[in-house]
Amino acid sequence: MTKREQPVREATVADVARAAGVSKAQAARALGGYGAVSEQVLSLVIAASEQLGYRPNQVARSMTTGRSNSIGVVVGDIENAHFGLALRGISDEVRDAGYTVVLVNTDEDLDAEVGAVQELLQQRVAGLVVAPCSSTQTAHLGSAQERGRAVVLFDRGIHGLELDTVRVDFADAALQVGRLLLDAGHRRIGYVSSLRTDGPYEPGADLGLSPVADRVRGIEQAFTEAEDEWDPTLVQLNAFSDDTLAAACAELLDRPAPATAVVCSDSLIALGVLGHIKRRGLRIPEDISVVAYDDFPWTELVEPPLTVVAQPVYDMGREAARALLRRLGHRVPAERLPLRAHLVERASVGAPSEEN
Amino acid sequence: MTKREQPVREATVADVARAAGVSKAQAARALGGYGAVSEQVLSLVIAASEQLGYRPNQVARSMTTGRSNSIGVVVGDIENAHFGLALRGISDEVRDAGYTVVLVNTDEDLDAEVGAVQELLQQRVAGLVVAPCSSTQTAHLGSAQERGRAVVLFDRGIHGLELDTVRVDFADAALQVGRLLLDAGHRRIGYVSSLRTDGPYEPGADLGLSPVADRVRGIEQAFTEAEDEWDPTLVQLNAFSDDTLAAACAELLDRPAPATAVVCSDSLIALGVLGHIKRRGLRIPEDISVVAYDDFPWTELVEPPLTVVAQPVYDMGREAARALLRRLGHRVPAERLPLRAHLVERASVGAPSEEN
DNA sequence: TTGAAAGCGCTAACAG
DNA sequence: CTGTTAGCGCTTTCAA
Repeated sequence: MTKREQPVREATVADVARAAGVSKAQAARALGGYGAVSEQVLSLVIAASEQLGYRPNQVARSMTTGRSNSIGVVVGDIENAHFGLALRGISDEVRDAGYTVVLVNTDEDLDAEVGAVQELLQQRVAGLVVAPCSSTQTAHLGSAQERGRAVVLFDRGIHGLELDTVRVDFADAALQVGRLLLDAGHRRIGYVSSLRTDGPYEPGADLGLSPVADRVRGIEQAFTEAEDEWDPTLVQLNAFSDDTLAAACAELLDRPAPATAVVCSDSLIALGVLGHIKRRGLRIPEDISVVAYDDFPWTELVEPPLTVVAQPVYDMGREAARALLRRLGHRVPAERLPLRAHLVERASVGAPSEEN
Repeated sequence: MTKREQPVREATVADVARAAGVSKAQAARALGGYGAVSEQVLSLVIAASEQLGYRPNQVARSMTTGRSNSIGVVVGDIENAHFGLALRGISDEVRDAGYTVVLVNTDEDLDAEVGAVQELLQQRVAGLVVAPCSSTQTAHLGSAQERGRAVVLFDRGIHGLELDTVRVDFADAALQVGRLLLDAGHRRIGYVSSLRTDGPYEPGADLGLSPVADRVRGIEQAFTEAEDEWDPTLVQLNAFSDDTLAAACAELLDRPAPATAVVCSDSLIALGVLGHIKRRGLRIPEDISVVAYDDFPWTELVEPPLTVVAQPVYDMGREAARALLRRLGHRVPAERLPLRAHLVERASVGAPSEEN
């Protein structure tokens, strides 16, 4: 029985060097693949390392280099398939470059986001991909960049901050959504989003560089084209929980002249809205039309199949990762993945009901 | 202009100590909250650290302590809402204990899993939560444990390996599923799972300590109760991709006596199966009955609403995290979260069609 | 191409 | 309660 029951000390560079009969520095160079090493030393070291089962201690490596081989990903809600899929894209893309992903969920809470970035920085992640929950409170992101960590924004951009941003331009798609609905005869079009804002929506309000801004603007533009105006009270933001979403639905439907169509800003919202509609016994599209953003498999399986705006979420994740890798000095394909949104017409849009 | 343009050196313990006029050790103790420090020194140090904006370097800390403040989570497919939700549970639970989550996706590939565990170990994660993709090839998990890292298994257990395992017992629920279908008059019940095996299913095959094993056994048991036998060719495993899933569906439906009911082992499978059924123009439940595992919101919104087996995925994640935290010496509630699966009858099960 | 030696920032003995 | 002193395992000057 040995003196100490410590869990089998791992082999270190020093151990390998000793076993190979070379200096620690040479062993480290051979193992790490940097610096100049002779054939002979190389094979000696390789042999010794295999024999000892040497595995580099990443923490020690990070300690000296000042950065780890992981990147931080900060999102508002992993439960949302949108982020799940994006995460997959990011993860797939950085793996090849040897990075691992540290994930933090913020519940779309700014303080949590600030804390997460802080923590990740203390962990010395090489870079960050963040889907910021605010488009105004962004000091923490700027400072991360200043502290020498690459930062890439996902989905939502930020005015006046020079950060790579990966997002789809929804101007076109949103305009199409607006026209589709308007052409079908709708005038009372509801819009529901989880985007947090300080107050209710007002026409021309600055929604930041968010997809929501694009989408709202597109509908507004369609109204303008039709020489009509969109009632701003039909834009329901801050629907980030079951309760707030329920409130938004009530706001839209329990009014003298209820919305005849509703646009759901993401698939989670859509799920909630559909539930509400079902519980109220409303039929789609006879009683109410629905359009949702994000084309996930289930949207085609509900009855009726949903008309949606598809976006290449997985590729967006990959592109975000590539942007980050570029910043980190890795070689990645120069050409960007085409990130386009497009309307997929199915069967959830119809004419407003007679009685309206 | 300064000599070097290095990105603002971060304040260190030494800096704080100097500013506070105390020794490095004292400053470290005050900052780290360990050891004995006088009130006076404490406030001096706190003041200095705030003044300098000191942030502990987690890497250095990990370097000395031998473990980081992050845990590794290894899953087969984050895209699967099942893991997405579990991840959320894990993440929420460990956050309070000060841990961060390093996520690795393996695509249900054993080599990838082995590599992931290796990498995570090199990163000195404090512990691991893994949903193993094989119930036999598990040397890497055992060795991780031996190397002093806590390992908790998720969903799938492993025979003969003493590892904490968090999983739901499906015996009851599966039996109920079998009875439900048998009572409705079905005899040709298909079962589709992504579980990888070396060959086709054979009665009594060892599916390991996996939920799939429970679920198949439950149906078998129901058959036994009914003094009947389940055709093993109706159990389709290895449906882990679009192609393999399509093949499984074809196998079930393109036979002289096609399955009249199909049980989907998870929500991803269900999505695929539903798509196939729809494409074939089959009606549910008139032409074919469907039962799925995992009760995600969309299952209630399809037409007809799906009869499912619900399982507390989020809580399973939390429980896995708690098990890990216990191993790591943290205080967590002693009582376990109740992890029970239950059948939710909706409208996707009916009698087999006449012609069958 | 090689080796010696100096840290990276922190924690942890060990003395006082 | 406090300070001194070693490292942790790796990378990286700097000379040879």
